[in-house]
Amino acid sequence: MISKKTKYGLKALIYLARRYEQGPILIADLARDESIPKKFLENILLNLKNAGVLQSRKGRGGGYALGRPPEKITFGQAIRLMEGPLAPVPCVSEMAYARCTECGSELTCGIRLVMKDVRDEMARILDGTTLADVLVKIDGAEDRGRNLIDFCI
Amino acid sequence: MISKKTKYGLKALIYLARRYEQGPILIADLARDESIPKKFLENILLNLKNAGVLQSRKGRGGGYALGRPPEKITFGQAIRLMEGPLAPVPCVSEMAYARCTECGSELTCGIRLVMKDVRDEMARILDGTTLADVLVKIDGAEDRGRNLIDFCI
DNA sequence: ACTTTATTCAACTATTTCAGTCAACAAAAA
DNA sequence: TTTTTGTTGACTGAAATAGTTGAATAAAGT
Repeated sequence: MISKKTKYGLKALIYLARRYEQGPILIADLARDESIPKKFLENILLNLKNAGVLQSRKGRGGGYALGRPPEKITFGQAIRLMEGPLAPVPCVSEMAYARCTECGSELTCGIRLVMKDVRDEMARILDGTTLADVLVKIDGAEDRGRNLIDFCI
Repeated sequence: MISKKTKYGLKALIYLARRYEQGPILIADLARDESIPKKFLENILLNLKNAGVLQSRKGRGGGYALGRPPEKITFGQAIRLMEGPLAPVPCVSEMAYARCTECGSELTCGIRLVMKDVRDEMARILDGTTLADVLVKIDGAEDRGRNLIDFCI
């Protein structure tokens, strides 16, 4: 399960992607609209900014915005920043490999053999999904929801 | 990342699968061979026994064994028992569904739309891999390792 | 210059989970 | 009945999670 921090962060990124090129967005507005504790959100956005995913401006007219276009930010990047490596075990991580302590022969570890496949599939999906893709998915789901209602009427 | 508890538990299951039909295995032997803290391992095995995955016998000649054949125990089952649901968010879990608190419209949640795919792929792999499958994978990997050495010689 | 509006940053706290230990207890075989 | 072995619940220290508090800093408008 992903942490609340990660979930809040992803919600914020989607929110900012939807309003890309509308100028800076206030933390307060974001926190209110997505019901995220404001002070907690400050920490999260600051992290994402230091990682280069977001940019900010202080003072009147300031706020947060994406650091690059929604097509250039993937779920995989964002999740790794907030949640850590995607891999279920460190010895199959591509971005943050680490040897499993006390795991004799790495090539013949049964857990590793299975978890490698899991990691690769997760990476395929999450690194292949940008914020722009998610906006399209959401719009599609909303349309399907509307059609269902129209059909009922 | 999976917890040590889960990793130890999976190692123990693979160990017991390898020695299936060799009679009960002592916790002490398992702990020694896989370098798992014995007392911690007791907790883990007890959990798996209460869930029906393992069986045990007390007294001399006792020990732990799989509760059913290795072809009938999947990685998915074991991981769910020790680590909890596979799903990254509760609202896409098939075995332990829960509504995301304060997540307005479930059908149009961007996070949910992506995480559904992740969960389904994880479930496909982990529920489709039995302990028997893992033994075969390990043997295959060992053979490949041996051939590599032969080739070098 | 001064105030308002915002982000930034460090530090602090409460709750929960993780990882592991301890010691008493129960059962079965020798 | 004694020894061997598993069973169980309670306990502990460390780390992660989920925040909160309060002050510093920067930019814009007056």
